[in-house]
Amino acid sequence: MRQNKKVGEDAKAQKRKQIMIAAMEMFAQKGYHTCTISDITKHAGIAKGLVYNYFDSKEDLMLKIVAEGFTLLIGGLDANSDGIITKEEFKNFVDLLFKKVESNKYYWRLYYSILLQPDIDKEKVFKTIEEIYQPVFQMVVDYYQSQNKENPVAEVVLWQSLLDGIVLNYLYNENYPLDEIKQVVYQKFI
Amino acid sequence: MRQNKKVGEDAKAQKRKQIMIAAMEMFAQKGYHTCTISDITKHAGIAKGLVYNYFDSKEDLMLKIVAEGFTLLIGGLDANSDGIITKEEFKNFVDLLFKKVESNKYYWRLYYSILLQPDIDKEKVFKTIEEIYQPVFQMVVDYYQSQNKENPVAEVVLWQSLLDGIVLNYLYNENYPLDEIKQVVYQKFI
Amino acid sequence: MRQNKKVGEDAKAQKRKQIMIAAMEMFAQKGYHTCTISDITKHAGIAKGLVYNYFDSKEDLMLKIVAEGFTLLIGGLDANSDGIITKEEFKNFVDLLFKKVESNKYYWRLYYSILLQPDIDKEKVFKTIEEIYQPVFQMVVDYYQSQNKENPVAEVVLWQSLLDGIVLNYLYNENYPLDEIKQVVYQKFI
Amino acid sequence: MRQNKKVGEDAKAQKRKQIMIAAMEMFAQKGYHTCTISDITKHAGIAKGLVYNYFDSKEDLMLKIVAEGFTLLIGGLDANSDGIITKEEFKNFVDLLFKKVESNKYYWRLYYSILLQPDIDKEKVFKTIEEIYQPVFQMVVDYYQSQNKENPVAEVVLWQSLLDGIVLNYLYNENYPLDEIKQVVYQKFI
DNA sequence: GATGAATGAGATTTCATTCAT
DNA sequence: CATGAATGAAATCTCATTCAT
Repeated sequence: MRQNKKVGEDAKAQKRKQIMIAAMEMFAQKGYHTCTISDITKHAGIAKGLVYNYFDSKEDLMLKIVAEGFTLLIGGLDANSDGIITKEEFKNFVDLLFKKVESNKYYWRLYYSILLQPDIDKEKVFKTIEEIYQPVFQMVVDYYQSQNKENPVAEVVLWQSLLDGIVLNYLYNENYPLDEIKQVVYQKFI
Repeated sequence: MRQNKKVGEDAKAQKRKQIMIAAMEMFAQKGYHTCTISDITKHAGIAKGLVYNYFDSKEDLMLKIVAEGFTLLIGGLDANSDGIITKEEFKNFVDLLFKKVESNKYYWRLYYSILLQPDIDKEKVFKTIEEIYQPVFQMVVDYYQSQNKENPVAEVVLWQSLLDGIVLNYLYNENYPLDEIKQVVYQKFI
Repeated sequence: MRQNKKVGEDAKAQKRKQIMIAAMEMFAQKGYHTCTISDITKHAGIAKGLVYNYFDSKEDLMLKIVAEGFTLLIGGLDANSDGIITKEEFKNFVDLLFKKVESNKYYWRLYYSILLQPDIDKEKVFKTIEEIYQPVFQMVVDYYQSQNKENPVAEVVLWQSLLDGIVLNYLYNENYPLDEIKQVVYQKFI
Repeated sequence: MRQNKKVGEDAKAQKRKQIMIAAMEMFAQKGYHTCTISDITKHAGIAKGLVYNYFDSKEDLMLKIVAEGFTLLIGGLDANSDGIITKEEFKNFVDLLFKKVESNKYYWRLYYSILLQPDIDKEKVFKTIEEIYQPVFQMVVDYYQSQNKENPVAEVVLWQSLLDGIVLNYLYNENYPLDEIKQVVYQKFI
């Protein structure tokens, strides 16, 4: 019995994930408002009503994708540190960040498009993101402090803005020369 | 008669502008898809149908706001130059850019949200934007070349990404320390 | 002064007719409901509001076209008779009828399409048509009676149905062999 | 499972038919353009949106009613023949035709009103009708030929025009003496 | 009389969500 | 759990009609 329940739960989690992936792809492709529940369920190969066995609403589905995806992608980034981050470690961190972007374009398109959508109640998702992001942010601030920068917080905000700008241009511009830009960033800022 | 016709045309242009401003504000506030024609016309104090005397469709209205706004805001930026841009002139140019963003938040929110919307046929609006933007881009490339930078185009792309990132964070984050960031940008990059 | 008034009235009648002709053509071309007041006024080369200086409404305009057109086209048909109609006169009458159809296709298309439109209050227009049609109908009944037909009314109703059917097929079927059919009608029924 | 699917499909076909019948009645009563989707769904006792689960658009719904109705009503008429049609068989054929008209007034009103509507893309429906009608037409031509008529095609065209005229007058004129007319037709033409 | 900008009721269509099976 | 037919609110857009000029 317990076995069965476990199996059932795994299957449920599996289906949930399947829906989220299909939804993420369709949201990123057509935009949140233009993409319909039908689009998603067709893409996932399931019945329309099934989404509502796993999520409260279209909005809930989308917010959970954004929050859980953020947790997944950014959650592990603060890993290593013994307290002091070296230049080498920071470069690896940035490298990893870029890799996460390059291999999850759909997610990041959705992420940014949602952040820029004025409707949509982002309170809850923001809270999750904030919680995940705070330690990462702090880690970079620490690094800048260890480099004896004058105004480490401002520097990190600037740094984050730069990354946002690069990522956005990369995500929405097919010809964006990401590798070249990465080189310039590395030699200029690291 | 000619007088009358002229007056009528002026009034029409006036009304057209009134609709565009109301639409821009509502689009920026509620997002393109969530904002209804009713929202716009109520905000403008006119009847629902009137929009369609001036624009073909909701989408047409939005694209014209984006295109004409871009022309207005970016169109005049290549002004001055006697061929060689000095550091001083470049700083003024960046200053002006920031000012245009700070005093047209609604417009820029709409602008970025549209660029990141995967639905919406952006072909035409892109063509307009490209035409306007190209000389400005070239001007900055020229400046970088005059500074003997190694890879001026990559540098400008990076520079533009940085600005995009800063502007986006400023537009959607109430507490973004724009002035502080501007200072850091000036001392680091100019 | 009287002169002016007269001229003014003539001009008015002229404009009224101009509107009716434009309307008839557009109604016949696009159908009553699909054809807009704008279509009509553009076709007539006048301002949209002007229609309402001459007619109460779109429906009024259409009904007046149908009624006055019927009067014009059918009104004169009972002309000649000295009481007794000869075979020759009857053939001329039918000939004339066909000619009126062939040279006023637009009108007859409108006429039939309106008769078959279940919405539209046809009461008034029917009264006019009835008044005009009655003597013509009677004339044909008289002719049939003079031919010692058994049931002249039924014969005329049948005859009229036949003409309706021929005209309708001719109006809406480009390849309808009207001339051939006319020959068959003449040799079979007259 | 297969059972269920079958049942579901039967139910779907049933509902589709229910919508078509309701629509036919309302179209015939109010006219295609005046009749709204709301009229139809209220009359059918279903929700407004449901029509669009079964038909692409209001126009699609109407065209399918016309085409499928024609197939149903005229499709079976070429039945019997062993090659030679007797006078008796021909009379039965005409009888049947009249019966089909008398017991499907709604359909035929819709049919004629659509044929006379200049807007509406009739291409597809015409193709269907043509395919169904052609063998019936041919059958009558054959009959006329067997009667050694001089110009059988013209005779059939005339005959068809006569029927159209009779049917139309019957459909739109409450006092049309159909039975009397039928008698005259039989004794005159058969 | 003539104009055409403005109105607003109303039509078609979409789609998130529910729920009986 | 899964299905997909059914719902109905709401959005875009049209157009007859009015009226200030």
